[in-house]
Amino acid sequence: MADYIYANVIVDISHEKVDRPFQYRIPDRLMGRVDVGSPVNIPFGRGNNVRKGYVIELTDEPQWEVDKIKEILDVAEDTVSAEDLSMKLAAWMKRHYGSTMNAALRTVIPSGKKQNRQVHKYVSLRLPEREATEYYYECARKKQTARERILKELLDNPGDRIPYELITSKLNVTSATLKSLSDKGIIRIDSEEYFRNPVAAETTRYGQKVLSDEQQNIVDSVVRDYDEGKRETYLIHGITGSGKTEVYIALIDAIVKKGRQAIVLIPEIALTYQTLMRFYRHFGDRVSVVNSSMSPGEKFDQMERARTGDIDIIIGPRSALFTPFPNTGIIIIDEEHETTYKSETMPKYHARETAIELAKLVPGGACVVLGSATPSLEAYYKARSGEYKLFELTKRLTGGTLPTVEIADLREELRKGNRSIFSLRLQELLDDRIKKGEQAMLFINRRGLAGFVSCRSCGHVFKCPHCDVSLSEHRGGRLVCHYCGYEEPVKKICPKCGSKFVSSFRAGTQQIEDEVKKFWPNARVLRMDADTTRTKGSYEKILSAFANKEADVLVGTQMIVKGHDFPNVTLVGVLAADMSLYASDYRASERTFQLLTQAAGRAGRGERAGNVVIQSYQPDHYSILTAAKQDYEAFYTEEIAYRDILRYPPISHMMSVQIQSRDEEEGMAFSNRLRALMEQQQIQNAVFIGPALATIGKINDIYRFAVYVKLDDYDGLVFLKDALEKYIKDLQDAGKLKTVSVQFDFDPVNGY
DNA sequence: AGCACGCCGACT
DNA sequence: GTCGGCGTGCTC
Repeated sequence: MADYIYANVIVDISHEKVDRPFQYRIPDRLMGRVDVGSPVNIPFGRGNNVRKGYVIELTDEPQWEVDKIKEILDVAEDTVSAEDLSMKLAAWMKRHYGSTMNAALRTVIPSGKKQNRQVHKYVSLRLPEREATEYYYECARKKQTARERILKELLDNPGDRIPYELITSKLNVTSATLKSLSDKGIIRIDSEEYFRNPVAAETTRYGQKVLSDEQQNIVDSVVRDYDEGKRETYLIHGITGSGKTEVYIALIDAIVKKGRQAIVLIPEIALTYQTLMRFYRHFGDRVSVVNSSMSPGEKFDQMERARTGDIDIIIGPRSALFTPFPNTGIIIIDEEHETTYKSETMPKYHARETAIELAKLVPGGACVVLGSATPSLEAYYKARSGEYKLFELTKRLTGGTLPTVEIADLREELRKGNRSIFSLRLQELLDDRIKKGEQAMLFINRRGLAGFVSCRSCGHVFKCPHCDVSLSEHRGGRLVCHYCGYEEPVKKICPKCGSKFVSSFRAGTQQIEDEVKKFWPNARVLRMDADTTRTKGSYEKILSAFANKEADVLVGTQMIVKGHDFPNVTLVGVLAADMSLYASDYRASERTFQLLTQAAGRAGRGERAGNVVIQSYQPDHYSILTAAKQDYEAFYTEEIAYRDILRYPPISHMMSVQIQSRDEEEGMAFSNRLRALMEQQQIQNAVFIGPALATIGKINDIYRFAVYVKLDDYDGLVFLKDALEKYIKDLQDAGKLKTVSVQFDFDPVNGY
């Protein structure tokens, strides 16, 4: 740390008026001991009262009349408050991922106005069980599916009260239905206050499920480590249906009983009603959920409940990591491999690494538990090397037989003269299932280049004039850009060569839906993709409709394969497995393997055995072969060897410097300057790539460039980042950098 | 937020 | 003449 003269300090974050930096001088005796994120004691106000503040920036430039700048009294090292923790974490994120302290603070400190605390409502059964059961059958007979769903849920959990929002969101029931049921005296809707009285609170705690030997072993080991004062990171590699959630619950139970709190991270999309209900049933109103559809005020409310000790467990997406618990004891990251754990905005942090850092910072330390059926290369590599402790769950507890997986070679199909998007084998199986009244899922891997429109004569591809991505064809004869929403009508004639052979690449979900209807006119098809799930709640609606057997075939993109159980599905078709292999980044194989494994795992969850057909143009690719065999180990061995040869993470580290500019030439010139500056730093073994136009070279008329640096030593990359940041900051201070902006992405997981 | 400053009415 | 009410504005 360089010896700066001044420190910008925020005094108190709770009040708007003082929620801005104040500048203080760093006295000689504290030189080098004051860092970004440090808590410091400062004289403040007319009376020079001693207050605690946090350093958010170090500088040599006075931004105030020099003789009015006071001195920092000392560094408040001994204090440990929740706020200290957030500041330290923010400072770590700033340093580790490259962002401004402001941006880091904004991610770490839950913001939002405290709103008039809305009462939490709960739904419970009013009628005796026998009468309710009768009514349930009546609803089922009358095809009143919404009522049927509620009644089933209430009957399945006798004596339980279910949070109102859980019913409306995850069970997809409107408030009108609930109102009507309540008016009829069938259910009771209570507000939180009612249940605040201690009598009712008794009803929630439920007995613990008996764990299998494998599960119990994990719980015992982790709790033993904890009791011995060891705080470790664990990876649970468990196939789908092996009961990871029960392990999480048992672990949380043990840690919470020791007076500490638990954070559970889930990829939003996999947060099913069933999973949530398991947590509610076990922990009652000591658990709370945050999700992206909540308003900032609602989220803030949950953060307050955590701060005040109202709850012990929070479940939510990566931002739930910043829940201000007084003393977090365990952090669980489910589906650890999911890319949503990596932030796409500054600071581009990864929840896994940040969780581990947080666990270190928490007073007394916390343990971190990662879980996945297809662990990320990062996590498995560290588990293998002993940095994490590895546990395997190998047995399916939910019953169900593993599906039969077949690969259909699309090149071979073409040779046989089959020009349809379904291979002969898939056609045969689909036909069978539709006749038998069993359900099928058709999954199209849309990452990459599906849906674009081109001229088959000259090869011209229709692109967005603002974003440099290909336009996709939508029903209604329009070409749409998925980045900026630009639209234009479909052209019948190629603007380049005048040919009439303009057509879309027939592999979108809509085409599949049309194709299924052409083959089986009577089949009921549901489609799920970015278009059909645009409105709030439509995602849940489609899934529950399919679960209720309102359709025979579900067609969709990756979103249909994440963590949902459909016991009646006995066939899964992956239409173009290799689509994501064409994506131009080093994680393409990993992503393909994960998607295929998940997709295959959807078949045969019930009593009947299932079939999976994976269609591919590259049936020999190891991602596809190992996914078909559901052999993670084999995939890992191949993939890690590839990463090793090319020095990609997790073997090495990579930093992507992302440059954006309105002016193409200026952007390129600046990118070149940044590369030159990094090379001047003389870091041994650093490998530089680029600058080059990014994968998406232009979005909204802003040109995007990237320079990549590969280096074994992460700190070396941070050093380079710091050098660039300093250079950029100096230019900005001099007012010389107005049209170019730079971001950093360490060990990127999302393409740029 | 917290605190000083200040301008006004009530009080020994 | 002085004490204390709270309204206003500033804090590096």
